[in-house]
Amino acid sequence: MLEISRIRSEKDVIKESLKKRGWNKDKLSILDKIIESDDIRKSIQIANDDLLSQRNQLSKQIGELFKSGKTEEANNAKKKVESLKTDISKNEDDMSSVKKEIEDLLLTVPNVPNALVPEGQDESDNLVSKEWDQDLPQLAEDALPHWELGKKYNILDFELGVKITGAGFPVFRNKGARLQRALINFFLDEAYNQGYEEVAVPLLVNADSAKGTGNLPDKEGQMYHVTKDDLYLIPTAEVPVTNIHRNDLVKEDQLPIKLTGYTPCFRREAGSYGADVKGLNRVHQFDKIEIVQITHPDKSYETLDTMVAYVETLLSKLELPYRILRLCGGDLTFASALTYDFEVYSAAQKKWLEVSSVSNFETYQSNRLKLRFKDSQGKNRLAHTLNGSALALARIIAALLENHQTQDGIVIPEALRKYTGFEILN
RNA sequence: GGAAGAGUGGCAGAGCUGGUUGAAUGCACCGGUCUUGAAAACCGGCGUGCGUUAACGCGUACCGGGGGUUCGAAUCCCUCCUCUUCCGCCA
Repeated sequence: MLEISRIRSEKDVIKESLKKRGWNKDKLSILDKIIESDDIRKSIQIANDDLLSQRNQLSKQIGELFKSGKTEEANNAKKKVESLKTDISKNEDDMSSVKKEIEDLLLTVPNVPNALVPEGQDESDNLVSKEWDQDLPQLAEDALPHWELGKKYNILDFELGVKITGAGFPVFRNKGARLQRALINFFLDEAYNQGYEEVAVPLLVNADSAKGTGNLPDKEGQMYHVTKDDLYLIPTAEVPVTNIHRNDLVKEDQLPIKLTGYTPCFRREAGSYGADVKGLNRVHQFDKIEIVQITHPDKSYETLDTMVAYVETLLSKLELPYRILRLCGGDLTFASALTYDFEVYSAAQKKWLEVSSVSNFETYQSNRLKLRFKDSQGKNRLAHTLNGSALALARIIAALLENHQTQDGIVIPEALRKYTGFEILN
């Protein structure tokens, strides 16, 4: 969430930027309300700290009076404190309710879009920041979509997933399963070679972690919730990986922190049934390799560019046509200040599929996470957090199958062959 | 799952028969003296949030989390979490 100090000092700029998210005057007044409530909070604290100070002093005196045997004076002082206490407890009640109010308001305010974020309502207004400048693959007349290919080569079984679990839980088998494992290893090795520390993290997280990355309360309905133990299945590795450093105060020279992790991701995708759910296009469980960076505030945009460039290299090595979108204000996720989406062209469906999303959250997450660093002046400051998919598997597999299909089978891209152990999938 | 013990500052480790204890001491770290340089030695500094102040500073809260008792709690009580050991179960 946003820092109140920032709302105070940059209110007008923030308001102007939030208009890109479609915030009107009405909604923008939340910012004024936050400052008002925070003013109230401060005045209560000033009054209450004073009362507490009096209480502490009197208590100290009472101890001394008892020691020197002045019982009567001590008892008088006790009565005085007694009356202070009713005021104190009233203040504390007021304080916690106003704090709660501020917190609730802050949670409704999304991150401030970066200057590069285009205006716009929805995905149709996203800006293509890098177009695919070569010809798109032309497939033969009888080319098949990936779900047909999956059947043909016995590598992908949706019905079986339905039997075992339900819709949206596909089963990969034979060379399909090996292709999946190959991709995981390929992506992890690539990230490792870029200096990311590999982590293997829990797939269930507690509510504190989900709050830290902003998945609670905003996206509660999108996560599977294990109510018996009050844990959530992760929708992305971002949640456990970023939370590694929740409540951390790191030294400046430890930055940037670069982490990568492979996990399955679980998403309920509530309310998204429609044309796009066919095959692997939208599933409840898929594998993803995530890259996360924690950086100095001055470096985060530079870092964002390197992460975007890195994801490009992966797609090039997989020989997939892709384009990069800069998300508009209306399509930008809640916590992000700037996001680039990657889409690969799935030739048989003649459709662009989102396979990666790379974002800079600036201090929006770190403020909730209390993830700080000590700067060279010895001051504690919030770090910036970034993350990106590198990459999301199910759709990558869809694109690989469709784009690389030939009469003889699916040709595995050169870079992947040492991982699959086969050059052609048939 | 059952029983017992424990959770204190970056780490180690006192305090825990309630009252100058935000917290001894050691290590680590930073600054200084000394030294040709380094080490050692010595001197000084060394937690976080909030509030207040132009600033020095001051106030307040925090000794696993939450709640309670008390004039006053790291110290007593309740509850939850975690760790260790023993038993049970098990990949």
